[in-house]
Amino acid sequence: MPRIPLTQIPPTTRDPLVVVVLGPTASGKTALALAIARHFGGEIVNCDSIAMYREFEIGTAKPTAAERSEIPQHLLDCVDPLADVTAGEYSRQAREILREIAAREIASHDTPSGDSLLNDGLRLQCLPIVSGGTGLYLRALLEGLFPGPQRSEELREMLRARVHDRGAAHLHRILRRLDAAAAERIHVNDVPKMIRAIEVCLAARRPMTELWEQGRETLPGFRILRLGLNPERESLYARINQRAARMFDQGLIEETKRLLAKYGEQARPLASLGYKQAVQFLRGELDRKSALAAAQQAHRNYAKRQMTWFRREPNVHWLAGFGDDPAMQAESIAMVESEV
RNA sequence: GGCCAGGUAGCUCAGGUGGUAGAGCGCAGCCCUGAAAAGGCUGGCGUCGGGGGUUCAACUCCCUCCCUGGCCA
Repeated sequence: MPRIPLTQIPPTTRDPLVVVVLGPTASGKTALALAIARHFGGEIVNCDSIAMYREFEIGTAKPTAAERSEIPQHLLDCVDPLADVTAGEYSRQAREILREIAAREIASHDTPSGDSLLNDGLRLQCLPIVSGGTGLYLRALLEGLFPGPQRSEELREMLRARVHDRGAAHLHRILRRLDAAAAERIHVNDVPKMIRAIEVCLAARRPMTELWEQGRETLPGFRILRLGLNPERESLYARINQRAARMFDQGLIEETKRLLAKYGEQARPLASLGYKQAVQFLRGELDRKSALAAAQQAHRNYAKRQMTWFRREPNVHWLAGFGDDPAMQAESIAMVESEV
């Protein structure tokens, strides 16, 4: 496909559009993103931290092979299971991809429906659709992070050892000395956030909250349409339970066994929803039934945290249903059309 | 039928020389600036199995009934 460098786009052209599909796990984000992509000739940018890992299939509910060959997918299935993804790395890569997609022209025959995204009458814009439930990554992509140092594994190891030997309060005292304002905001028991804050202070040789004052670099050059899925909670929980059960039936345990043998327990995604419980089953800590129940519980708890996070996301057009519901898809397509 | 253990929050269970109870999980609300499918904070919740008795006061002691589990017949 031909690429148009950003510099060649006439200055009169409005900023390109990016559609963001957010919502709790199992609310149908993938189905909705696919429907929009089909209708407008779009490409999907994954915003789900675990779906980025290769070989983790059943437990991540990735789009099917057929769906992947039908609609281009980005930042999906692209990271080695032993690698560590970070919000910053995600943000950089996703921004790059967004620019590439939006700068891409599509021929009208690329859209099966015959509709196309007409941008200012000059060119047909390929529509980027960001879809996923990792709130921090989405914020890192759209609003940016503060300009801070990357993580240091050795330092983290040391700090974790400190917590083990002397308790979390000790770590909090260290943080208070380095950055009192940060210590004020981070609870004594919130070890990962304390570790990050200390790491930043030490690496930058300045208090983290001082670095925050430099602000964030928001995503430039795009108009953003946020579509949020907000199905009724009881139905969502029921669907989560069903989906987790289906994952177990479809071989989540076998997949986990394979991945465990191949990569060992250190592979980070093995600690994620469903995989964690499958590992516990394989170790004999839980029987199959309890492992499934625990996985369902973990998914429900996660969904609730996601809803809290997304509720305060600005300018979201909320849809009261599931993303595979044709009514929600029609409403979304109408929303996108009105924004073009 | 007899003996034993038990019946306390939605669930699993703790507790008390008599002064109307508590933890984990769930549930709900919230936080989040490179591990985020992670991590953390806050909150309501009970006719303490039913009925009777003793007592200023019973969830706690006594009687009785019901239910559950185990053992014995």
